[in-house]
Amino acid sequence: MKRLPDTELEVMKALWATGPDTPRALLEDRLAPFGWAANTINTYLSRLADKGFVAVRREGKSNLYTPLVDREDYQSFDSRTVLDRLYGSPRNFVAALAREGMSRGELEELQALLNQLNGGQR
Amino acid sequence: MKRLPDTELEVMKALWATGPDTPRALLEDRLAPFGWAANTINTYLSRLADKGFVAVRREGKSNLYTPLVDREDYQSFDSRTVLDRLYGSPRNFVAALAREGMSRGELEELQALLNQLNGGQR
DNA sequence: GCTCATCTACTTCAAGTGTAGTATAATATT
DNA sequence: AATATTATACTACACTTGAAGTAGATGAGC
Repeated sequence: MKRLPDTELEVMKALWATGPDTPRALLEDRLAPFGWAANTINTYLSRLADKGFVAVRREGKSNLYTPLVDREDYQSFDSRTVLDRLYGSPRNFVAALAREGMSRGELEELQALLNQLNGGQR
Repeated sequence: MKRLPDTELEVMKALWATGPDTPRALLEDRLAPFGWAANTINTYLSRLADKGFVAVRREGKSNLYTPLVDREDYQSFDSRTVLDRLYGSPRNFVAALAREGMSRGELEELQALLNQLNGGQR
């Protein structure tokens, strides 16, 4: 797997949220805040297709794009990449976050997850 | 602050490890494994200087580069960026890591950190 | 002081990214 | 059917990144 550039990742996030969808619907429903031209979305979708992240199918008048990589799988891959690039360990990553400031809610969520992960394994 | 590309980050990591240093020493001591030409390191250092990540000073025959951004500060910034880009919360990031597999040691380190963070705050 | 080895500053160049324009094909409208 | 709209495929173009080459300055050795 390969890390995606920011813009392509935004398009993937939109697709993960909606499921298979057309460029126009994506633009109007999820990507409007970026203010991109319609053609811009198309370019990103083509690049994602070239990279094997989405499949294209003709659906009547327009193209329908389907994600081929799960969000979870991409996140798992990406999270390890992040550690290798700069942090070395999950601990160091979370320590960096903590320095920047984690909200009480974030801390509790994380604590709960950790308890679950530890519980399940022992 | 701005995210650095991979190669420039590798040079920063070397500089963080050694402290102020010359291109040649960096190449020989820390960056040898990359197999870069001497000039390549120089290019990356110049770019880091342009971006304000390092300061340059003439030290006799060669340049001495000093990191201007701490490793900790960069990590804090970067870790938040990572969450915003794809995960939304620390919990989701760690969950992604867990799916990919965390070693027992990583889990324990993280658990210990979490206990400490929670303990200190209540 | 002249020559040789270094080093740096500047240039180069291909691939990747951000962003869209143009031309053309397909569809809908009158 | 002629025209207007829409979508797509292809092209464009500036900027960034990965990687290094060249030319000229600077210091080291004889």
